[in-house]
Amino acid sequence: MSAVILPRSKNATPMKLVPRYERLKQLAKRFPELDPSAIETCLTMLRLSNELTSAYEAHFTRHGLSQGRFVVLIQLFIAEDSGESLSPAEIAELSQCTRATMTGLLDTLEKDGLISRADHPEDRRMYTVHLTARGREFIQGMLPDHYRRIATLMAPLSHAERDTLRDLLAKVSSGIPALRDP
Amino acid sequence: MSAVILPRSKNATPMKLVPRYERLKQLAKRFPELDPSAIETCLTMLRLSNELTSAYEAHFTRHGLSQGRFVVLIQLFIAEDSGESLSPAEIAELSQCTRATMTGLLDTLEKDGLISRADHPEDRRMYTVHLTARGREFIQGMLPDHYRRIATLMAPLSHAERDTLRDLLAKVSSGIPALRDP
DNA sequence: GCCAGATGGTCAGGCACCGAATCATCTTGC
DNA sequence: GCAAGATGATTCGGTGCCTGACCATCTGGC
Repeated sequence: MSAVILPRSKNATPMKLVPRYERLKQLAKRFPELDPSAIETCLTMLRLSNELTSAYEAHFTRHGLSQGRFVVLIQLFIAEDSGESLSPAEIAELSQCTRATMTGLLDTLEKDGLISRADHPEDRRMYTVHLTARGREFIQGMLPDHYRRIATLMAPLSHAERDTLRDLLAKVSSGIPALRDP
Repeated sequence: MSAVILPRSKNATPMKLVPRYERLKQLAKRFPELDPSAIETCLTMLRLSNELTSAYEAHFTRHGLSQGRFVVLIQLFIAEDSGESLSPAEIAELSQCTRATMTGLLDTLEKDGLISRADHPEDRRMYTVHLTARGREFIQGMLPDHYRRIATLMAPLSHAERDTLRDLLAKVSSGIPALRDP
């Protein structure tokens, strides 16, 4: 279970929101459960979340990919680098999507000639997935631009700030069960 | 243009990713553009982004809503609170979705009896949207749970940490054009 | 006044994902 | 060695959102 991969999320159903602090305080009078600083921070995150996801998608579109397709390619690229081969279920696990979704991704990647499916030597229920020569060239060709853009995206933050950010995000992450739970 | 609203994002196409630091350093030898700390931070954000979006959606599903439908209701709730009324295009603008999407959201909300459409007094191209009594009760009924959950989500962070987090997110936001641009 | 362009709502078509059901194959316990 | 259950891939139907094209209505300059 390695990975250098990407995201998941069903429908980025989202919408942006512009918190209005005085509005929140006004509403807080009627709803004592409302914590203005929590809402403001949460909304800021959701907004960035959507901006980032949509910019990411635009970036991949420029290369003729979607985020999902990119993740599959990079997973294969990394795995083959270590001489491993992957099954659809393994890629789905690494990419955090369902096997049903993976079937669809692989179908279009195969149609585009970027990957191929080969019989699994031991288990006839599965097969293994491989980059074609064209697929390998393709991903190698786009990685420099990809990495350069991410470096630029994060350039406004110092290394110390990046560390702090990851810490804070981890704390938010620890609170997420509160949203789903009961 | 007020707001206390929500997200947007076309396809939450995403997938989670588990950065493997040594893997990154290995790849960095082949791709000098790769900045491991930038990638790690970016992947952490994307992962949280997806977790958060999907937990948010699960939360709304429990109340029989989607994020989009919730945003419409809360916008109407806030607007009517100030005695204003909104047109579909205004709600779309506030919610950061297209007018076409708003048509669909309003259709289902109207079918569920939560909102109603009324002729616009001056412009026959448009109409105004209003919460029904049922719609108002409904949103009031769910807001305490909603606000309580967000407060719990953010509970792991102190107020100072929340301020820091918002600052850092704003810096990331400023780098986003690098993803889309050329 | 009147027509060109702006603006508002809708429709059709598409995309990316999911869950549940299905079918094939493997594995276990006996 | 053989059923019962586990596991893998696929298909089908559904959701939520998008873009682009459409028609209706309003507005401004002449």
